[in-house]
This record gives sequence, C-alpha cells and structure tokens, in this order.
Amino acid sequence: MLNPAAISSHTAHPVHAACMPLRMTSSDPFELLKAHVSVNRRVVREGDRVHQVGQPLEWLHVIHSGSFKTVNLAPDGREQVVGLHLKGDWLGFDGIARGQHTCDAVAMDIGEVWSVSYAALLQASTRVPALAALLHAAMSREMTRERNAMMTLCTLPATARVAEFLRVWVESMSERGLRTDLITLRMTRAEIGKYLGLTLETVSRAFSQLARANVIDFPEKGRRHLSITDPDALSRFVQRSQTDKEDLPRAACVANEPCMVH
Amino acid sequence: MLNPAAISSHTAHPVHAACMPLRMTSSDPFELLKAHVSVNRRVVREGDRVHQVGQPLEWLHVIHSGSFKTVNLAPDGREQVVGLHLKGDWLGFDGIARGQHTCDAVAMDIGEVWSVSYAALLQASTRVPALAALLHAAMSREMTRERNAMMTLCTLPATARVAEFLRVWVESMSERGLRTDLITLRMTRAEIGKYLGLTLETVSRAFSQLARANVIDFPEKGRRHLSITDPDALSRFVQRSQTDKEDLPRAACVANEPCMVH
DNA sequence: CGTGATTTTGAAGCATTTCAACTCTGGTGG
DNA sequence: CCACCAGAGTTGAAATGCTTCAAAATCACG
Repeated sequence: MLNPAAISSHTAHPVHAACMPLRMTSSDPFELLKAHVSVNRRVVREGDRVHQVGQPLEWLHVIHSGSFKTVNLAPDGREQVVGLHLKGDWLGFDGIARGQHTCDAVAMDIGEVWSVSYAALLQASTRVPALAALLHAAMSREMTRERNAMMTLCTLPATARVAEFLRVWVESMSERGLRTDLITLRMTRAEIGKYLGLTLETVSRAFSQLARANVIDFPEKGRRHLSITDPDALSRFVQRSQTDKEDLPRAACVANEPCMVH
Repeated sequence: MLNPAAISSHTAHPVHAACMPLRMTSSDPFELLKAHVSVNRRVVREGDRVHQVGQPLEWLHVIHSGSFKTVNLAPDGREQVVGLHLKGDWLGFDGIARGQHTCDAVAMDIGEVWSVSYAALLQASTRVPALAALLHAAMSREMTRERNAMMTLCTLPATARVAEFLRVWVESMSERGLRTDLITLRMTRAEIGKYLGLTLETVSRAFSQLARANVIDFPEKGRRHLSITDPDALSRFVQRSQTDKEDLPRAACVANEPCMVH
C-alpha cells in the first residue's frame, strides 16, 4: 500500500527540486538535527512515557531506536492504540496545534529518543530549510500512514486486518534495514486488538488461521516470535479477502472529468 | 486571546510563547497567506478534484469556503473516505513526504480554495515564522483529527459512530461560527458509510434510531436536512453506548510512575 | 409525470464478540 | 525441586450486531 520497494521513503526527501535550493550536506535526519539544534538523548525502558495527554508541548522527539506506541484516551474511558512508531519516526506532533499533547507515547521496549525543543527547532528551521523540509516530510508521512490505517480498519475483515498489520510491520522493518524473516511481537494479543479494533480472541484466531494457511509460522513454542514464510503471501491474503467478495466484473470506473488545478 | 468564543481554535495559535518571537500582525491564516505568498484563488463545483492520487505535489490548498472530502484508493480497489474538511483546513499535506499525492481531494459542493506553491510557501516560511507555525498547527490538527476518527471507528458501535460523526460535524460548524441547529448533509448514506466503515443500510437505520430517540429530527420530508434537537444528547448517546457495556466499577487506573522527560 | 437514484425497512445470513474452559509459560515461594 | 499462581494465548459454543439480499417508498431531474 505504501510503496512498492522503497528504502528511500524514510530519509528526508527533496520534495520538489525547486524546494531545496541548498546543498544537501546530509540526508540523514539524525546528522541534520545534531548539526543544527541542541539534542537531548535519552534512553527509555518498556512502559516509559515519552509524553502524556495534557502535558504542555515543549519537546519533539525522534526515535533513534526501539519501538513505541501512541495511545488515545477518550474522556469516557475508551482507549485505543492509534499508532506504532520506529526509528526515524517523530513523536509529539499531536501537541503542536493546541500547545499540549493529546495522546500518550509509550515505549514498547528499550530504546533511545532524541528530544529537541520545539521552539528551538522552529527557529532553526528558518535558518536551515532542510530542517523544515524534514519536519514536513515526517508529518506528512505520519498522516499518510494514519489514513492507510483507517482504510485497513474500515475495509478489511478481521484476518486480513491482522495480515495487513504484519505486512506493514515487515515493510517498516525492511525500510530500516532490519531483519524481516523472524520478527518479535512486542505487543500482546489484546494490544494488537486495541490497535486493529478487534478482540484479543479474534486476533488469536487470525494468527492461527494465518499459520494454518502457511502464511506465517511460529518457530518457537512461545507465540511472541513469528516468521514470515512468504512475505508476498501476506499481500495476497489481503487482496484475496477483497476479490472474494466481489466476484463481479465491477463496472469500469468512469472518470467524471477530473478537473485539475491549472 | 483576541476572540472570546470558539473561533480562535481555528486560527494560528501561538503554540508556545517562546515559539513566537514576532509580532502577530494577524492571527487570520488567510490574511497571513495573502501578505506573504502568491495565492491563486479558485472556485470549485461539486465533484471537482483539488488534487489526485499520483499527481506530483506542487500546490497546497487552503479551503476558503465549501466542504471537501479526501478519498483513499487501495491498489486492490478498496476505497474509503478518510477525511472531511471545511474552511481553514488545508488540502495536500499527504503529498509532501513522497512528492506526490496519495489521495484524492474532492469538493462536495460549491467552494473556493486558495492554492499556494509549496516551494514558495517553504521559502516564505523561513522569512515569516508565523507561516511555519501556521503550517505546523494545521498539520498537527489534521493528525489529531485523524486519530480521533480512528478511535471512533474502532471503539464505537454503528449508531454511536453515526452520532459521533454528527457531533464532530456540528462541532466543526460551531467552531467556524456557522449555524448548528439545522445542518445539511452533503453526503449520501453510502458516502457516510464509506467514511464510518458501515453499509448504507446501517447508516440509514442509525439515523432512524437517532430520530426515534429524539436526538435528531428531519424537519423537511427530504432526509438531507436534519436538525440537532439537543446537541448534548448526541454526546450522551455516544457515552451511553460505552457505559452500557461496562456496568462494572472499573478499577482505578494505577499510575505506573509516569516517567517524564526531564 | 416518468425514470433513476436515494432512502427506508424487513428478514436471513454471517462475522465478530462474548462467555467460558483450558493450555502454556515464567516466576515465586514453600 | 516442584507446587502453585498469574498472565498470555488458544479454542469452542452461544449470542449479538452488522451485512447482505430484497422490496417498497420517496426524492430529484429532465
């Protein structure tokens, strides 16, 4: 869904040739940050909160290592995991609009975040356009990802949702050069369920079903580790769940005069 | 605060006092834009596409009037309405990360958008920090909204989802100073369904149920107009759908040493 | 006024949730 | 060392809620 075979999508893209009237000294976001703003490195352990609902926005954080989840909490007690984040992703954007955070960001294992003052970053990005572009790209990526997640939630049945969840996770690992054959789930079935809008039992059944279909495999007895026997099988599984219900030669989408800008 | 009630939440907030070392000549995003970048105004009619999947990113657009939807289209044919947008919202952020748009933005009625070159905007925002802040705030708002939408989709049953949809819509209208007693739905039941992850029949049943419960009312025979008899009833309806299933005095949330940054 | 699109409503079918029982693992203490 | 327990996961059966299928009513447009 995101990109065909992309590793690049994770670095600071020159969005448009004209947008970057500067020499790209480095396309590595960490180098770029270190070079132009004061960075506070901080090691976190599982369960540590990088930021919390209601806390005034002061810092933005870039994940240097580890995996994190963002959790939304409604006034009426509803709670949902609304995002998963890995190296290179930013945490804290949610707080910019209102000046305070609207969700929690929680470490799912040991990791390191680089924290920068938002005020300082804003200033620095006026001097260093590449910084501004980096920020924009990160926010844009986040929005696109959330939209895709919404689509997954709305259009896919349970098992396909879990398959898609795994596919995207593998894709994320791959983009970062991490191993994708054997992956370790750092979330319980209940947490995955809270992310996918399913109950823990349904998630469990979905895993079992995928394993029976030889799409995934549990190498060890413990069910936290799993191997993706055939990555393409995941995609095919998702697609099949769609084509199965159609089965009708869908009328060609009539282009109703796509009226473009200019 | 310039304006006492509500309208302010839509203007460029000083995110943090320290972030804005400049005189705020204007808190109106339209004034701000007009003052510092070249703006192309454009009137759109229902069905017009402001941008489309695959199109290279060149422009960002600010909605000056009208209502718009963003539509995601998966390679396998799945389609979903992933966002609704009104005056003051931006369109096109999705294209920044990869340099091309990843979704369609479609006008739902007559409206006007202000289009600005992204490259020019990026340059201008280095000279005018308020522009950068405006951009960030708009993106941040969008992310928060999408996350809330995700939560609605994942945690609420069908009727509550429709109620929440109406509540948020009314809230949006209210923030912009528009009338909230009588609202006109510019989407068919099918479209609302595609936004909420429901079938059109379920949406229709939900409306009927809300009308029977006197939460909403159809003043005219046509079902496109509806009045919110009691706005609070909407919220209560959503909350009740939650408390109904709990009914158990949920154990107090133990604060597990919220480890903060600094 | 028709014609087609939209909406409503009913009834049957199906996917997911709910409830419940059981297994497995890892950790703790007798 | 093993009994025991709590947390996590699996699996089955019943219940529920949404979807699907179908038909009729209503609205919109020429």
